[in-house]
Amino acid sequence: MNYWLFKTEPSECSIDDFARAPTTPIVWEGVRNYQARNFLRDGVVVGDQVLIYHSSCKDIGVAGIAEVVRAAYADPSQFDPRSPYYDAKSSPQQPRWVAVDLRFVNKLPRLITLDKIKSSAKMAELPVAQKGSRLSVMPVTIQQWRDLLALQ
DNA sequence: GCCAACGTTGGC
DNA sequence: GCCAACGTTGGC
Repeated sequence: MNYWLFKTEPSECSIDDFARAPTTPIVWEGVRNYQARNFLRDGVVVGDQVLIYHSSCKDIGVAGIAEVVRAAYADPSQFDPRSPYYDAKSSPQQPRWVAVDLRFVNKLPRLITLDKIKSSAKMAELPVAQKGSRLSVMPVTIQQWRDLLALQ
């Protein structure tokens, strides 16, 4: 089993949206960065645990936990011309982007703020703690996972 | 809203 | 293959 951190803008989809419909699979689509895509495609497997991180918003930080219920498959939004994630250069024969499905596990009682993450020396290697990092899907070691949740 | 940092594109 | 220009991300 692996551990990950996925970024999301809560104005688009937040931990509260997931909590509201806890049995509905969460389609994690729209990843349009090659490094993040490669993690999704080559690393993410069913059963993996995922930290849900809120970015580009007022309250930035880790908001909850989800679990992978479906490994990588062709992201349907890349073929939909009306989608903001549409990619004209992708084809069903040779899909460029992948999606995975998650299920809601829990919402943390309190957000683990980016401030707190940055102030922990143990989190220095976590891309999210580093200035300028734009990686939206990143691996987390078991130790980082434990240390991070211990920051609550 | 600003802007630094980053990833991608395209001309050469 | 280089790199300038550009668009985007994301914290502040």
